[in-house]
Amino acid sequence: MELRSLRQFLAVAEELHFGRAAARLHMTQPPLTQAIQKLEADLGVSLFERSSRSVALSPAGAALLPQAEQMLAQAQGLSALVQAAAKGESGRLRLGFVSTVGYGDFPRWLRGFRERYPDIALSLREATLDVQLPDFASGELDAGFIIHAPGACPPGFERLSIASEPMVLALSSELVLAAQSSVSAQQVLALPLVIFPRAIAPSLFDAVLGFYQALGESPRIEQEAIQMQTIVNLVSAGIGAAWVPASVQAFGRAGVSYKPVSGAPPTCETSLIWPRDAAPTVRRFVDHIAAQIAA
Amino acid sequence: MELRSLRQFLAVAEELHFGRAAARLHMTQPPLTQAIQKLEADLGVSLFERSSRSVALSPAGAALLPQAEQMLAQAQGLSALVQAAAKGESGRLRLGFVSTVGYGDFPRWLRGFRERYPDIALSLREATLDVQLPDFASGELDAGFIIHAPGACPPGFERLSIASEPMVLALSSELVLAAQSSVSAQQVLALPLVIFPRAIAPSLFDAVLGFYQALGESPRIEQEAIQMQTIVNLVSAGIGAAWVPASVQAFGRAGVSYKPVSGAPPTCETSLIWPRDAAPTVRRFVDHIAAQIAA
DNA sequence: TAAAAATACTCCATAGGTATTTTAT
DNA sequence: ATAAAATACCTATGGAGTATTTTTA
Repeated sequence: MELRSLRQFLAVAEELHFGRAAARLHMTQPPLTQAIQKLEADLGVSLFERSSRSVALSPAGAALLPQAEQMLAQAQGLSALVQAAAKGESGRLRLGFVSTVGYGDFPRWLRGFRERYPDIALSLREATLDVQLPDFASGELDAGFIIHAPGACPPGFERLSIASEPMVLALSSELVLAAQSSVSAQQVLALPLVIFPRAIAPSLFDAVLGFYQALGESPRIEQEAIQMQTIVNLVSAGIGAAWVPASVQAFGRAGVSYKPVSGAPPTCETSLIWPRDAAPTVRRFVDHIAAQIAA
Repeated sequence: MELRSLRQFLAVAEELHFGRAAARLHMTQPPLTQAIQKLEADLGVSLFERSSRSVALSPAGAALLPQAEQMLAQAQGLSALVQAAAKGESGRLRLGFVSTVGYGDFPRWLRGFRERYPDIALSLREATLDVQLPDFASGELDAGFIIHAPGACPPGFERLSIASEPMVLALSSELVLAAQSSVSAQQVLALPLVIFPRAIAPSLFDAVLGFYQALGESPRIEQEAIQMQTIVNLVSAGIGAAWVPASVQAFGRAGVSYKPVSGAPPTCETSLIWPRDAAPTVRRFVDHIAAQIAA
């Protein structure tokens, strides 16, 4: 069974005349007759009822006609389909993201991307970098938003910086410090910390650690927690203070005050990362996000 | 675009190895490599990312894979599909029928046919013979149930007799005749008639007419009507009496009495008719009905 | 260096062309 | 008598084979 046969069948079925059908196929009548005979033999049925004066579809031919039309149309569309896929205009994109990016412009960017590339199926997964990396390795993830120490980038990945910002101190509103407009480095040293485990985001952890080391001190880690939401809740409960990206202030929380720290507070960077050999859908996404940032 | 190319693509996509794919296709590796190159050129994309050590699907290839699978499966199924159509086990069947057959075994037969041939799409149209004939001529009808004078058959049609029965007289229950168990021919002559127009069913009309002519008389036609239901309603309203097939008694009507007529009352026959060159679905239907009658 | 894909060429199967015959209106 | 499908036979394109080279893990 070849599509050529179906094209020939379709021409004859529509013209109901071997001569005209052959002309339409840019061939002559005898080989067309033979081709149809061969198709009939292949399928084990007669497709036309013919006399020397007329050609009509047989019941089998009538059954084949819509199928042939459909298959030929599908074949026709294949080229456009695969080219769209090659250009990254269709396919799928599996995104990882850390919880904090969910609050900024990210949702709006996603919506814009969906509208511009409706044939790309998006799937989202909230995950920290340490969870994303194995997923990248096993090919289950195409790109991810992460928060990390400035300039860092996992090996084998490319990176697009979304935002770079100082970290601020989140502390319980009940502390006297909360009345000040800012906090000094010395005051920070005295506060017990709620912080994400080093295993989760080593570069960011080290950036915070660096702040203390620059002052010849070590942080007093009271509690470890992973989700930003959890950390803020623990701060609210008075367990300790926490370094958080300045943008986290935007989604406040009753009982928590955010204070800039004077001197040289640690900074962090939000980036989109993707494997160096990523598929074109990923490039489309990166380009789209880059354009959004520029705008 | 030929299915051969898709088969080759599918083999490589599944094996991810040109050598093994070639073996599966019962060919050697070099022409397969060339065939894939040609397919890629046709589609204007690269379908595989290959090195001398590994073959992987490109995004375009990933997009093509499900399409190729679907088209090849469809091509696979074509043979069975058209053979079923050729044997009359799939397709469509457009049936005409006169209202009276709707009351007998006809609905049960139809249900049985539907169950046995679920791939034949049935469509039904209630129509008298004079309406059915042009539909047959224009190819809009495949077979029809009609009531006609015994033995008659339109030219170019084949016929399967369903039932042959005498006609009985339907008359208003208020007439004194209605008290008798039967009516004599002489008594019939006096009654005004409600009858279908000759144009609708000439053979049947003539059969009724023959009853009167055999007695040297003519019927007194009070009113013409087409639908059997209408005729019975008019009888009930006292407009006149009517000759109806004996089977019509089964669906009675308040105010109407059915009486056998002594002597030689007109008879009528219910038949299934179909054009002599009918499609196999029609043969299936005829055979099915014939088997039902025999049972 | 070895496994696998890519090239270079050769061949033949078959799609298609030309000439003619058959058939049915 | 004629239009159109079928048959017979021929040609040549391109799909597949064999031998070899190139590539990279």
